[in-house]
Amino acid sequence: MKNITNIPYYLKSNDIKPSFQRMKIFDYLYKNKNHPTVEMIYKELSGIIPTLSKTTIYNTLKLFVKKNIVIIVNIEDNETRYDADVSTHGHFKCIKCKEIYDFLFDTENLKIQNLKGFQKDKIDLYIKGICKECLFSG
Amino acid sequence: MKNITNIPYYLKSNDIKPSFQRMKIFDYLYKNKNHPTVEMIYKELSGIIPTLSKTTIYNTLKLFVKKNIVIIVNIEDNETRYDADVSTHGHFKCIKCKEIYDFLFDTENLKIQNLKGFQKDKIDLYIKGICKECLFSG
DNA sequence: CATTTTGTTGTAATGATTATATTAATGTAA
DNA sequence: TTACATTAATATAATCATTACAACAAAATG
Ligand SMILES: [Mn+2]
Ligand SMILES: [Mn+2]
Ligand SMILES: [Zn+2]
Ligand SMILES: [Zn+2]
Repeated sequence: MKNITNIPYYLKSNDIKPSFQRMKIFDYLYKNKNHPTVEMIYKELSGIIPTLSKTTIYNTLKLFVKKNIVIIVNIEDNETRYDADVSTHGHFKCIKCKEIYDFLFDTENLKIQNLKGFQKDKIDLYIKGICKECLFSG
Repeated sequence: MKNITNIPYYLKSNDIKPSFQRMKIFDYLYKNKNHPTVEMIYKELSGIIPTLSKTTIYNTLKLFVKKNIVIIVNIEDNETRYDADVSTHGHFKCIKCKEIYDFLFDTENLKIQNLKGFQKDKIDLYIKGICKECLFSG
């Protein structure tokens, strides 16, 4: 994924005013590539910013998604996760250790039938199974 | 998708006791290939079965998913949809008309990197964009 | 038949998300 | 600078989907 050295500048260049909270939330997403939930972000950042509210996290993430600097990872139907890596990539979730792995796939050679003449804007590929670690250990 | 002529038999052969409610819910899913939400099923069937409760629909769908005769379609993060077609296929959602289309794709030639040695059990491919109809009309 | 198991339902609880209203911070025109 | 307007952050309350639980009904068992 893209290397971002200056978060306030990155936000500004995407038409987002870089408030303290917004910078911290983006920083968390960028540093931790763990596809966190709102709850995880809240748990972590409320230690640093005691006044931070979940509403602000929801507002901020909604804004980030609208401005295309964050994507929603919807691999599980009961939890919404977020990802600062907006490049096209897939997500694998291990049903044993619950870890989410990124992977790359070839969109060019993806053979799709029945969608001739359709405009394809966004493609999400989710795979579930058991990761290499868990296959060996368990 | 598979042609099912005898729903009670199909349920029985999948280790599900074919109660009236279960048969009606499966029948709805099988006849309407519209990937309905619980709400849609409830609206439709409560006209036929006035005593039907949403809890029963939730229970029934959870059972169907467990027994692998129904899959969850999770293309939108704020609504869970259900599909009686359990064969491997992808889902396209038109952002204009909101319609969900099925499509086929070639899993064999799907080039995936970074997942060597991972056991892949379930693959979900979601595409969003604008359908052919909406491209022409609008 | 009596007893146990399974299925259905209504109500209440939970938990994630959103709406609303208030307050704080920032920007800008005199 | 002050005064006013805009944007951001917050707390609280509301909503909505889903689940838990308990009561009741149906069916299976023997
Ligand atoms: Mn990712
Ligand atoms: Mn389908
Ligand atoms: Zn694992
Ligand atoms: Zn359309």
